[in-house]
Amino acid sequence: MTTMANMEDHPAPPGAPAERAGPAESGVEATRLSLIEAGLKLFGSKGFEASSTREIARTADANIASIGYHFGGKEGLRLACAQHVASHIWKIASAAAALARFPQDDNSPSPDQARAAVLTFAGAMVRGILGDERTLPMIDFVIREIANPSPTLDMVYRSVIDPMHRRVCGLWGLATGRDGESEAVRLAVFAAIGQIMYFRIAREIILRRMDWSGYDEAAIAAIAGEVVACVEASLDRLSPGGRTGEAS
Amino acid sequence: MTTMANMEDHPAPPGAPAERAGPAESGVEATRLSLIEAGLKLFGSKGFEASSTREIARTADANIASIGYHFGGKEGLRLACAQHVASHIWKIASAAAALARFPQDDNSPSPDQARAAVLTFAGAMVRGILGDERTLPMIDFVIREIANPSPTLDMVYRSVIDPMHRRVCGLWGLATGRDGESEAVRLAVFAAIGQIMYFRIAREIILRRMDWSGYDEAAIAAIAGEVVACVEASLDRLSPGGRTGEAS
DNA sequence: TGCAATTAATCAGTCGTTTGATTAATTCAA
DNA sequence: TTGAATTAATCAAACGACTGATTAATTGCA
Repeated sequence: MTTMANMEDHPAPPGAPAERAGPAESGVEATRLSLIEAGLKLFGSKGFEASSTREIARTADANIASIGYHFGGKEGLRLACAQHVASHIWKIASAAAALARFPQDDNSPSPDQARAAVLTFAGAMVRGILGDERTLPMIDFVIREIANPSPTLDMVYRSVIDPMHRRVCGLWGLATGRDGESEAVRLAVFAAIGQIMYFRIAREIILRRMDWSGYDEAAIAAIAGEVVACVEASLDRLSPGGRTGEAS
Repeated sequence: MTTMANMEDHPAPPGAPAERAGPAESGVEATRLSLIEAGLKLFGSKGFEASSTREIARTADANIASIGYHFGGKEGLRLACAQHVASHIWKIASAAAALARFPQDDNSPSPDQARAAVLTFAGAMVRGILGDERTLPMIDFVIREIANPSPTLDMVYRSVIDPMHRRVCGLWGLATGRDGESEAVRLAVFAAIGQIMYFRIAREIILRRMDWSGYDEAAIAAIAGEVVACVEASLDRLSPGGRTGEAS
């Protein structure tokens, strides 16, 4: 948890009541959560500008004015959605990290251990981004935010993207015997992530060309195999005893 | 040219005058082209819904009503932008293909020739998508359209994406000795394209993490090196006996 | 003159936001 | 335990601003 960014230092949106430290399931917060989920769904599928506050309120089964009351406005709801996604994705990533047997902060794993962890994590990422129906609205939301630089993106970057990327880079470095913060490693990690994300972004096109009706288990297995193989090749290339020559 | 989709069979947008076969620089078409370029720029940078017709007209230095007159409306301008992009990207891709010494339709190149063509093409794609300032609005426009399935996307897919993907797959198949339309090859090509596209989509994040101020020549060279190495590894993996080039 | 192109002005509709009223829940002196 | 006072939350309704689209009048070239 040492690399996790502090998520408490983001100011509450104007007009929002003080954060309740007590139970959040009290039913009073139901409207708040419902609006966030509706915003997440609509912002992710149609985009921020294309989603009207009326449709959000209708989807959340709430009154239009509740958006202004709880979040100060549409932009405040956007930020609240980002915060919701940030905390949630971090949990998912932590679970994936645990599944991949990420090294603890204290003991350094062997290169083989690190390599196995990277490969397992890559497969988990594919399934988490493409397969898990519950996280899809969040992934789509983040993808939209990535394309539109905004204060919301800053928050997601600092609280999720940057610490996760650093962590994977560290592991990547251990697996290849290189400095995890070297340019080559940072770039290789982005290239791998890009492969996975694009399968989500260009979903409609890929399904069409692959003649798939959706990302079922077989499709995800095929994609995961492709990605993992590519990661493996990238690890080999950066390792001192790799089989192919260095790139120019 | 046998694989090139016919770009003439797309219906003209309602209200648009018949396509001029003669000179398009005649000054009469200046407004039309100016509107398309303004739409391309705004749709690509802010999104379709976030771009108002008034801002488009102002950017194009034209009257608001000219959008309706020339394209039938905002949606018509969107389609016209897509057509403009389709024809333009096809030219660029053809140039890149020529640069990569794409095989002609009649003679089958050797696996080594095909391999070299794929690698050269990959590098050209990186530079065309990330480096060329003139094509950036078009790339951004296509990326936005890809995220929002629409009739416009259908046109771009059929006229550009599908034929180009098939062509690369064919070459990829020749380089690896596999069927270019096999699932493995089609998937590998999408994975490679995804790497490149993500470097554009997540530009702001990548620049931040890489500590770059922009995609200058050094950055693009680094990205191209990463992508080409990944493509090389993918080709090796799909080839029956590894990299040794035996003729089949 | 004839017609394609452009212009200013206006249309009905939707946008995000705000209002004042109303209900539900909580507080606190008596 | 009462009952009035306060607060939190929701509601229908409306606000001004802006949306895309359309009109009728005007321009300018052939």
